[in-house]
Amino acid sequence: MTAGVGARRSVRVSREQSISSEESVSGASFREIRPDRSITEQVREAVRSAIIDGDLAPGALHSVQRLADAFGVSRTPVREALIDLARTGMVRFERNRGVRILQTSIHGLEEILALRLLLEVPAARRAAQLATPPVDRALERELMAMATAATAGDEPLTMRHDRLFHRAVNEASGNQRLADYVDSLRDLVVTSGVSTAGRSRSLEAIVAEHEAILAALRARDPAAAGAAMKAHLVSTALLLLEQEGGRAADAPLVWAELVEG
Amino acid sequence: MTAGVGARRSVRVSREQSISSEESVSGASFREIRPDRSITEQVREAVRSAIIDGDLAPGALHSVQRLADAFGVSRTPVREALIDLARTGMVRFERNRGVRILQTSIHGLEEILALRLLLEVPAARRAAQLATPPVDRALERELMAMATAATAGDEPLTMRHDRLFHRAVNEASGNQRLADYVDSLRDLVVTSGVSTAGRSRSLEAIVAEHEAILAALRARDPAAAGAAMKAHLVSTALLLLEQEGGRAADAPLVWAELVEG
DNA sequence: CAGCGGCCTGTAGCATGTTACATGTGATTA
DNA sequence: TAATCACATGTAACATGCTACAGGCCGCTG
Repeated sequence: MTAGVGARRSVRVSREQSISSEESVSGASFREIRPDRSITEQVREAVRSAIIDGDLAPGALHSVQRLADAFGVSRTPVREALIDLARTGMVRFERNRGVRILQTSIHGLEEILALRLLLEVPAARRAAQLATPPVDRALERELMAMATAATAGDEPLTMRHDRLFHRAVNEASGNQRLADYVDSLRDLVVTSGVSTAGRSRSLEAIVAEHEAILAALRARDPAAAGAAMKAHLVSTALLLLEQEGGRAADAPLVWAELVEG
Repeated sequence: MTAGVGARRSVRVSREQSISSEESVSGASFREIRPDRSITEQVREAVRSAIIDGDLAPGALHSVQRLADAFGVSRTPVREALIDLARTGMVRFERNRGVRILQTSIHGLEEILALRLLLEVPAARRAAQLATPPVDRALERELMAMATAATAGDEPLTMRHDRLFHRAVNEASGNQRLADYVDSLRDLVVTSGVSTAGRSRSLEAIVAEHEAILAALRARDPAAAGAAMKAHLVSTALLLLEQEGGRAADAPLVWAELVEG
């Protein structure tokens, strides 16, 4: 126990006892029952959520010890969780200094958006070939929840359902690994700071783009599904890059030309 | 820059193995000098190589303690290295039982090959747009080394240069993250057990396919580069699936139709 | 006043101790 | 013989101890 107990708690990750208590994540079905998730897993998800939600600011330097104290566990599971996150690029260990919360650079953002284009557009086409009524219904549910959240101006909730919608589409393609990887890519993009200007309008525009995707999937029209997904991702890319870098870099557009002829 | 800091233990694998032996290291420098890599990193690379080369058999169950003893280090860096490998899917922790070396299933293989198609074909097209003479020369070097190894019947060495060739192409696309991910996907596919029957012939066929890719890149012909890469990956997919599953699953072919129109 | 150099604190990295549990084994019993 | 169960063994998961080092602080020196 190092001194400085009174150090201000810059990490207000969650309630003190949240680790040992059950998380009641609202909404979607659990893919697997994990009654006794390991502490490491719980810490990993907590830190991941904290970064995504902006509770852990990009660029900030933390220590395993302080994070462990905040969670009420020892250093080991925290370190192991961070190793996991470091591999995906969300954090970086700096020897004898701490753990840096990483901010995806403009170039990194371009790379990520290009990867999403390359993967999700074909996945949407494939999903249109494989979709079944249950898949339709699941997508409809997510889209409705997204629309409700968007009209309410609840941006985090909208983004959460946006994520679940994309995951459902990607899983419907039959390639689970693709879905997982795309999901991990999304962790690297900070979405919490979306510009306040014209926020509700862009949120509703996003919902409209998803409606187009769903319509194409329901019609079992691969070409339309791919086109709709491509349009959506390009739109998203432009929005993010404009917001992040002032001037939009056009790298993702170049990649967009490479996908789907 | 005091070099010998304290006791720097050497990581030694039980099987004497010249993983990173310096054949043909000439010219191509390492991307980064790491004079004092951490023990965890060294163990991770050693285990990764051991799995790829088949020294750690798929399906086998090991313990962190025994691996640590074999490497002459404590359990901690071994465990941390394995956590890293577990995230990529090479191993899996089984509570109170050990660490399982995973064998990629047929379905998993299909997923991986589909991902490679979706990523590497556009990457080849993009690389054809961006390639420069130095890139040409690097690819030529790898291809020559690959051809030499193939005619000598040295399959592991051939595969090593095959990997470097693909990495060079993918990096030439300008998307480093794409290159890294494809590289990690390759770790999951056991290549060491390629069928002995007609081995040299298929090795030379592979070299020919790479020659086509290189020719298209040198000609700065994106369409041809994409087509050549696609043909090569489809060929590889058929070879691997036939070998692995007896009957070839056609899932990657379905995905192949989705890429590049 | 400015430059400098040693001390002090906090940290990651690594080693080791502790705990709960899954599984095999062999004695015990019907 | 066959089924059962207490126990020994080995393990991951977690907690804690230890060490070298990076970087700031502060007094010292010119």
